[in-house]
Amino acid sequence: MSAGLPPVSPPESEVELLARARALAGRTLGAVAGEHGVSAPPDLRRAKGFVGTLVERALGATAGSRAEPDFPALGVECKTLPVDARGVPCESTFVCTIALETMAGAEWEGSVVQRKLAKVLWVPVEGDRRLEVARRRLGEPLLWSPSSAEEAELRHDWEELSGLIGRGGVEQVRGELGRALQVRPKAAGSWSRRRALDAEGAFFATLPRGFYLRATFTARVLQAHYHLPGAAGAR
DNA sequence: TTGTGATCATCT
DNA sequence: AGATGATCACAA
Repeated sequence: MSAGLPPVSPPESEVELLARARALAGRTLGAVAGEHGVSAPPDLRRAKGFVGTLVERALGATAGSRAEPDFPALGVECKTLPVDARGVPCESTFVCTIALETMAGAEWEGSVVQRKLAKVLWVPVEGDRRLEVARRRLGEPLLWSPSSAEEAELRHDWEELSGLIGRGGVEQVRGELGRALQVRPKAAGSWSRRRALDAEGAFFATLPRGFYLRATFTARVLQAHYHLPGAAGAR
């Protein structure tokens, strides 16, 4: 998605942000894109970030890729979440890249993951790959902060995973680890390399990794806040 | 080149 | 079918 029409000014309050997000609910990506002078791609294979970037633009997020919340003044992170017809997330949610060299001694409080997930604006969007991107509709947004139980869960996983990485065990970390939070590659390709520390404290090059929220975790978040059809009955 | 926006493409 | 590991575009 390039250039486009004049940018939207940042929302001045949570109320305003939520109002803007609610105004998008039910609308198609094609319609929203048109209003901002961009066009929807036929599919997302070569435009994986299209939906997220479009929604941020529509909501007035400060453009660019920076290591701060999408709405710095509000401390809110915006995440689009592809869901199926039942409202169940189709994909995991990327949280942040992992600073492999500095995980040793890091603490949950103040960590990038803790700060990014402290307040999230979830924007569901139809994620059925068979649906033309321009026809996919946006859903009702949810301004969410982790419950104490959710935060405890996230913290538990984060401490296990970051501890392993901090002790030089990044190569031992697989996607299978973690109930809510997991570590997976985050790279342009399998040839990408980032500096990390091994168990002896020596540098070595390894695949860049990122923290992701499992789809099963975000499914529970949505279930707790929306009135969704029971997964058991439908088919 | 790196971080943010994520989804794709296989494998089990 | 669901999850893991791989991958794509863009801005700064």
